[in-house]
Amino acid sequence: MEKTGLLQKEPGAKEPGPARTWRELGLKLTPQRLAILEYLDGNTAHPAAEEIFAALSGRFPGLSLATVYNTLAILRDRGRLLELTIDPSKRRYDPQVKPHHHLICLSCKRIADIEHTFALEIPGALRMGYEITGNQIEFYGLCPDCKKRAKRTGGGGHVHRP
Amino acid sequence: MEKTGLLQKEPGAKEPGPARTWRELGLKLTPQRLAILEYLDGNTAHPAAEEIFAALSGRFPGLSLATVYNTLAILRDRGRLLELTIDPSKRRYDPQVKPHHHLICLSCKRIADIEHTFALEIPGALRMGYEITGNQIEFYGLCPDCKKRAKRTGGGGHVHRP
DNA sequence: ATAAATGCAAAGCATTTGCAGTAAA
DNA sequence: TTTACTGCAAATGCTTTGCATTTAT
Repeated sequence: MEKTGLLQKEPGAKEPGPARTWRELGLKLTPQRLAILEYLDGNTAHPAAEEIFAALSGRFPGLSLATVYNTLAILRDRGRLLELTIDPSKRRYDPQVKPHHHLICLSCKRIADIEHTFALEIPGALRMGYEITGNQIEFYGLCPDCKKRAKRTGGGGHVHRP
Repeated sequence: MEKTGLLQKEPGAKEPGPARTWRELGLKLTPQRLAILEYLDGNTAHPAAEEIFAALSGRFPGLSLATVYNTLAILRDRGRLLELTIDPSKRRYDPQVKPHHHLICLSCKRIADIEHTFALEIPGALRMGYEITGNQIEFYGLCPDCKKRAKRTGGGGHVHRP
């Protein structure tokens, strides 16, 4: 089932499906790439390259991490995948490319999507002559699980994030 | 001159100034650390470790990058410095720890601060039981300089960011 | 047949760590 | 004097690159 459009045709492609689209770009749709596309499509876990690799290397013995990175870079460059920089130590990928926001649990680092549009207008005096084209909000908080755990253990670690 | 409080006492410290504060924590205020504090205080350029190192290594021949990282980690852990993950390839630091937002030029990557509070309420249906404690907004756009340049060269590169 | 993609290994960076010497306190 | 900090170099971890071989088209 189709969830984020990753397996559908690209905006400019003449025919539907990923195979034709890739072919028209002079790119080849290999089994590895198709597996990555399928793994990512509709995935809301915001996986990093390593996790994608781990999830697929069972089915593809000898799959290379370089191939995963290669495919992710192509998808990202074509705007079919968002590269999240939320995690300072590794890049995470999000197949949901429609503008949306993130809700990050300060304790377990889980990232949830918020599909909602907020009307944000920067006061002119603060806009400094910039032309604003978009925004991306990170909400911080505690997920239900960690809220429960915090109550049980009474308190917890300090985190310096909004 | 004092700008972001980095040279002032910590919330819990009994005496003013950075020296006493560090001493009370069992930490030593070395010339290197003081130089880093002074460089960062009021700095709105969101520098990375390497840039701080480059700026100070003239005055401190033999200054170590490890010392810069060490000091940044201490300040970050004590909540006196924000570690920005906006740039996927290196961490940037912001001495402004009061909640604020960022305005990023998609072309030159310059980061400006937006000191303004936006009232953001996530619709209950989308809140998924999370307890929200804060938010951080990244605005994307073009700075005045790049806007001018784009007009001159007619168009420019594509960037897949909001 | 022809390009492009693959896997592997090596290289590249940013960041961290280990440690003997140095300097705040 | 004591203990933390320093610089250096080595190590780590994520990501990228080079290249000979394989594979989609």
